[in-house]
Amino acid sequence: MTAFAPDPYDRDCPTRQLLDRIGDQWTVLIVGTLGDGPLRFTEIGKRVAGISQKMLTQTLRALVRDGILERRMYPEIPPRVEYELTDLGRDLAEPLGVLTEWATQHMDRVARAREEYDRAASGR
Amino acid sequence: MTAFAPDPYDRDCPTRQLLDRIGDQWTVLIVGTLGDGPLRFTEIGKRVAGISQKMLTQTLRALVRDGILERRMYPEIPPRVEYELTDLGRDLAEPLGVLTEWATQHMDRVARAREEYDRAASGR
DNA sequence: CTGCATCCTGCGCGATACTG
DNA sequence: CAGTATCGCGCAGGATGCAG
Repeated sequence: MTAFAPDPYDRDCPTRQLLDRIGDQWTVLIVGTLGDGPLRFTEIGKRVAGISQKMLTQTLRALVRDGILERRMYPEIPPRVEYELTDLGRDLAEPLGVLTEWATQHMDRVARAREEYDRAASGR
Repeated sequence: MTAFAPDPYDRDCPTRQLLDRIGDQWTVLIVGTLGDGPLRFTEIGKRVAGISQKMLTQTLRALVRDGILERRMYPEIPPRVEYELTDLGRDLAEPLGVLTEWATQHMDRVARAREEYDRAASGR
């Protein structure tokens, strides 16, 4: 029996769409970071080190568009903008948390598997 | 308190590595497909429609290297090769299943959020 | 501070052709 | 059938500069 969704082969199936979204790693990292609560633009950028300003802007906008994040703008001088998970976003954070937990628990095994594989391959 | 792993900002942290892996959607789709049991190379290609032979080969090799899949070769004429989830792979399939389930349940809300967002944006 | 526009480069990936 | 090898393009994404 199939462990997964109907046909992930249909370009329009939800699974595909979600994968496209979490495909860029930034989505997952940002959602994870915001699990603590709302954060300002710059603050997110500092937490998710390595992300370019362009990708940050881009990813944030996409997430707001998807209803995962809410953007709250305070028309002050200087302007302040905060991003926060919506209910939907918090809901998504949960399965993502399961995944990251899996990662932290098993990635050492993956690392060992890689070493072994590479050693075997080079030895040939 | 942080909902996620230590620092996803470290390029070497397990979370990052996993994300890189599931980043290419093919990984998730292939692991999902193999949840039913072992499959032949060509069979996987047919199930995961849209994947090029190159990406199929590439992804399969990467997954074998990571110890997620096992490659079983039968030296017959014509040659037959089967891929199967390892214990580790089956273990990964579970959290992935949770994610895809989330997708099937909530992607309609995402779709609506997008429409609304686009409508508001274009109306301006 | 929080963006948006532009330019530019690398390389991911598809297409194609060839082997055992 | 199950791959490897090679070429070529498209576009994701980094760097830089400007705006409100």
